[in-house]
Amino acid sequence: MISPYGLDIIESCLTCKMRVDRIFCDLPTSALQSFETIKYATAYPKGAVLFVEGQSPRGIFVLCKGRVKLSICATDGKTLILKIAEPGEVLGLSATVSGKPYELTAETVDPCQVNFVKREDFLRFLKEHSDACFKVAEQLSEKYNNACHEVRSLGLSHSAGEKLAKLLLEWSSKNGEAAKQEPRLKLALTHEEIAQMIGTSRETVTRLFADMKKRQIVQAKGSTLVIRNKAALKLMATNN
Amino acid sequence: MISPYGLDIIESCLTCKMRVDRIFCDLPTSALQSFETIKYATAYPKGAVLFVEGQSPRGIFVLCKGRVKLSICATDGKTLILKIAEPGEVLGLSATVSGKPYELTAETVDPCQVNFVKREDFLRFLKEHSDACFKVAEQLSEKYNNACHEVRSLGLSHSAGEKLAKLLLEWSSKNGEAAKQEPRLKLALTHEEIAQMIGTSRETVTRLFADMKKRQIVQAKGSTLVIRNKAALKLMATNN
DNA sequence: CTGATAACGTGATGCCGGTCACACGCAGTT
DNA sequence: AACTGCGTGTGACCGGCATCACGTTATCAG
Repeated sequence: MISPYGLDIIESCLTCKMRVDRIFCDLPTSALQSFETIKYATAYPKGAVLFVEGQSPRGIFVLCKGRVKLSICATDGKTLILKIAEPGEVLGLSATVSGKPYELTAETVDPCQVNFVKREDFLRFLKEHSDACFKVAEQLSEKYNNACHEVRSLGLSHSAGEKLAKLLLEWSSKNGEAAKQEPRLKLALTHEEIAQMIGTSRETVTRLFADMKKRQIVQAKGSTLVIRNKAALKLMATNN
Repeated sequence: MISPYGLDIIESCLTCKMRVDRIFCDLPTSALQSFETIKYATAYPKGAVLFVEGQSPRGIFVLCKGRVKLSICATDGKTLILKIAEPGEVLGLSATVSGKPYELTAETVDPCQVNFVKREDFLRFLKEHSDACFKVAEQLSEKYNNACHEVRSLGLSHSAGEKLAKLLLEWSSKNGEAAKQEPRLKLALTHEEIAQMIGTSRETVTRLFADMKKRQIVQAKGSTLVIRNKAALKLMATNN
């Protein structure tokens, strides 16, 4: 087994541990075996670009290890980060299904393992395995749902503080810290990147953090952030 | 044949003229016949609400006649109109597939004919007709694509003028007026509604129109708008 | 025709937040 | 240690646009 970029490659989807709760989960073994024959297990270093918005779709990328930044960017270079994809996600799915250009750019932020499937192979696979096709429809619904939330937050939440508060709450609910009184979360992103996630400027993010610290809502411990006043944060997220 | 709300009801999907280029187009006749048995042809007056965001999904609504406003709204009443759906579109699809709540609200703006299909019936239909399932995946991709464009316009286009220009160009490209030197388009929406489409205030829309008229970019002829300087409008749409 | 109601037009005001500018701390490098 | 790059903190400025307020047209029922 090769291990480029310090990765331990997951060889087979049949034995992959995360498959129970992910995309190609409860598919019949025959479908999974068929999938094995068309996928290319590949590894990427940090900072690699899987695809760029506007490219015509080459196929899907199933993320197995590492994180991938999904973003769109304007002609003037302004960038909006839509999400940081985690293992289990299928990238480039909608473009591959519809044949239209990729609608966003995917770039690794860690060394990643990815299973790539060529468009023609994938479409044939879908035609032959109707249960997989239904799974894909579910996945796409999920993605659409997320996009709607993004639209809501961009279009209706006016203040930047509101969006930042929402983002922090969302993050804290991922690491199983949701229930805790004072959830902690690692800030793996720079202020610049956080700004790009909520569509504001770096300076504004810095100022918002300073303000929240002053008001005892959060507290920094090195690169981890402690939410000291969850109620106040929720208020920020809904209110002004 | 009944004709409520002044509608001539389309009785069967098998003979519907628009089916060639729409969702349940080149499906085998067997699938279409099966669809016939589970759909409920219904009529709605203007202003009827098909579903509200947050409701758990009852099923899909295939729009046959009339237009439907799709919107999301904030707790404070602020509303964002995502699009005005036209005949041929399938509404509530993603929620019905995923089982999650409807992510937006659908309200008729004209008297409408709608084919409703209950969720259980529809899911069964998809399991039994894999080609329909693939169609659904394509539809969802399309919707996801649109949502991405919406995100781009909300997140990256900063000025309100830019968004209005984009909207006008988009509208003019629908009525086959795209190629013309001076495209015309009917403004079927109030300034208030236009404002809700681009996430700004009514007054700003009024002011922008006034400005564009002063600069000879557009011209109002009653309720139709003539684009006199398409180049300038495109500049507005990309630039500042 | 006429009153009511909705839509439109337009000024005044204020604030959020984008942008510019610069200083500071903190790696890693040579 | 000095240099370099990158991320962060902070002040100053100011422009776009939301908001309020009010006047002026449309639209339509009766």
